[in-house]
Amino acid sequence: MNWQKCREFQKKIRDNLVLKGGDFDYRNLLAVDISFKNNKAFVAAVIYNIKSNCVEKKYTLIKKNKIKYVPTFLAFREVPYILRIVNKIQRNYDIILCDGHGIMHPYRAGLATHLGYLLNMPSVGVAKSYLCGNFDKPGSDYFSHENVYDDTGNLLGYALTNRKNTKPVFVSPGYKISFEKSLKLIKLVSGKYKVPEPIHVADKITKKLRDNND
DNA sequence: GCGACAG
DNA sequence: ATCTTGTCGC
Repeated sequence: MNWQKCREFQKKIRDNLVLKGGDFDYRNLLAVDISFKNNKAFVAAVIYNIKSNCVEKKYTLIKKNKIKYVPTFLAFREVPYILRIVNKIQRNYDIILCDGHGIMHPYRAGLATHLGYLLNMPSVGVAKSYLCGNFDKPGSDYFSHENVYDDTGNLLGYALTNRKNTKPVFVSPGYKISFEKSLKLIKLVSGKYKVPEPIHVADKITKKLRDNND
């Protein structure tokens, strides 16, 4: 991997961000996640109905993996597999939900943003842990949240308590959606675990795939 | 030089 | 992410 070139691409994404849109008549969402083991990538995509909070369809894919994880370059490891599985799926969804940051990234080019940019469609990122930004610790109540800012005071997203007595998750717009709509959407598909229901489902699928493979 | 660093 | 036991809170 040429990380210099990758960084340049992230800067290109940053300079072409679209943080507007996200009309709220969404019907379906696509959640994607990947597990890794023995140089293999176990990929899952879930079509989730936002209105009824139901999983409509599940897709899986297993591919060889040679790409290593390097901090701030997660998208370059995961996007190739996500694109492969996305190309197998009928485009009957309005937005993509990723297990990773959106613009809450040193170059505003986290996984969700990177993917939304390439597919030219709305996306939102939800990460389980911190990457960058300044914020006050949110309260322990369900849906309690605090803004996350960069060093110059620009809003990056939110630290959201999505489950009581648990570390917050980090919500940020990916592409073609506003901050407010991003947060609203995540609350809508919150579910009962730390990560939003669609991601939780996708994660379980990838781990089952992984464990049934060896 | 030092520390931080999604999955 | 993966590896892995006990343990705390609802």
